[in-house]
Amino acid sequence: MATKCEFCPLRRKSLFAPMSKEDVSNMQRFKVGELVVDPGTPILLEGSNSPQLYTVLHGMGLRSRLLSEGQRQVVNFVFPGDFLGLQAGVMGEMGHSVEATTKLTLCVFDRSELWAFIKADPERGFELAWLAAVEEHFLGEALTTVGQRTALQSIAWAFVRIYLRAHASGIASDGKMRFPFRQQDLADALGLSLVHTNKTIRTLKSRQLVGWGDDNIQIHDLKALAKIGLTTLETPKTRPIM
Amino acid sequence: MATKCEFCPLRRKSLFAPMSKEDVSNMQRFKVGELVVDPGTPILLEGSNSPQLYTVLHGMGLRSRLLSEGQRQVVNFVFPGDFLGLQAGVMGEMGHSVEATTKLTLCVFDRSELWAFIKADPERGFELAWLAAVEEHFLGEALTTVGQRTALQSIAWAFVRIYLRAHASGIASDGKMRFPFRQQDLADALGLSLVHTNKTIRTLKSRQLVGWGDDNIQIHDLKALAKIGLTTLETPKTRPIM
DNA sequence: CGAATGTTTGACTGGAGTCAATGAGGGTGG
DNA sequence: CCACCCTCATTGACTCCAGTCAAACATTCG
Repeated sequence: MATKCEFCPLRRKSLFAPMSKEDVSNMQRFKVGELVVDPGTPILLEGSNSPQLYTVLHGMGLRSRLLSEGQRQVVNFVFPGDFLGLQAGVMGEMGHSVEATTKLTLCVFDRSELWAFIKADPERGFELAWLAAVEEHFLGEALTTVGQRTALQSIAWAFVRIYLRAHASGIASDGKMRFPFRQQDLADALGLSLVHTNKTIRTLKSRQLVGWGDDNIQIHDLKALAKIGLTTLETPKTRPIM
Repeated sequence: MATKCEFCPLRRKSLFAPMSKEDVSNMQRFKVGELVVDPGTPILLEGSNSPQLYTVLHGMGLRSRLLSEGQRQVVNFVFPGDFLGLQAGVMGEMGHSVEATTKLTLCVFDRSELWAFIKADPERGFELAWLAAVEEHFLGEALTTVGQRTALQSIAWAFVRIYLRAHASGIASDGKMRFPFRQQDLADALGLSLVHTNKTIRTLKSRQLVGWGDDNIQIHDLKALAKIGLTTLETPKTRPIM
């Protein structure tokens, strides 16, 4: 039973820009169905050109790139509200792969309809650019982290960013959130080795700043983490949702 | 004497997507003037919301972010054809600063006209998203470099990417191009120290793969560099130009 | 000529990687 | 019900790539 855009539970969250009634009905026409995939399923492949685009309704995943020697770079964590396939939609080719980490529920759109969709409502073209810019903004910050922060700073930064993002999406409160990833995933996101990542997380745990286990994160002292991570507590900026 | 979009010398280069006559005249209406700035001039500031957007007609620059402890991450090198201020234009805030490295000639647009511009021609909204996606794509690759490649691989990767980009813009040939940056800039782009960057460049020079001095790069063996850098020789994908 | 900027070297240090082994659950097939 | 396996977290010992420090060069410029 597909969710109607009109009743989309995500759209109301503070993280997302409000949509007019017309936008919503336009969106609804563009939506061709809903897809549920199991954990571990690949959704989009680096270098490919998917015929479909997705918005994450529920669940979490990973965006990643592979290097010829087998190393993996996690480019971002996928949260509800994320739009998948934009690069393929506009450039014709994905720069990274996307896979499901939990069970994922996705709204499905046809890439071939994208152009008609935008023509019908030019504002959506603008918002597509907005979405891409949000991702670009994040990647610049991530690049700065991997390039300039120490391991301790990087991990503290990651906890802060992840928590604030989840909180703004309405899937975290009281410092508690679901985080169904492995230490290896965080290590690959920050360009650190698994062992060093583990020891660094341990340090933060022993200082009573965070807890992480059983797929859940518990932030005990967000402010202290932000200080260590050389970052701020500012809420993620509002973004459109497709 | 402002360049007419109709006669824009950049637009014809293979790197850029063709534009219809109508697109060009639309573009021309959007363009409010031309700006020439001296080397070292800041163009856009991280965190700010510029009232103007720019397309680089001529010259080179840097996109960078600063960390509270004084470290700098160079997010990308700015080449002719690059669009500056997109993040401010759609999200309302720049994620990085942009500064001129050489004398820069910029086409100037009013941010306040951006919306009217897109409404008049929805395809340009799509292309704005395309531009942002190109940048997102690059940043994912850069993140992978900084996170996963060794110093030698990173620097080889950078030379390959930079040369191919310049070549596709028509500002490089026979392995030779202008590159008016300091080793510190490359070090900050790759998350390496100046000293280590210097020694690593030295290694590549001694292997006769590349030359760099007097603001010029000479690629002697692109293929070998690509192999070391774990990357391919594929030409940058076509992108729109604003 | 002295000051400034950028490149190059050498010596030393240290943060993070690698290797390897042990724990700690969670399944599952006999 | 339990032995065995598999995945992931945790530790300790050791190594090494890259960072830091410091000084020498090379150019340019006022």
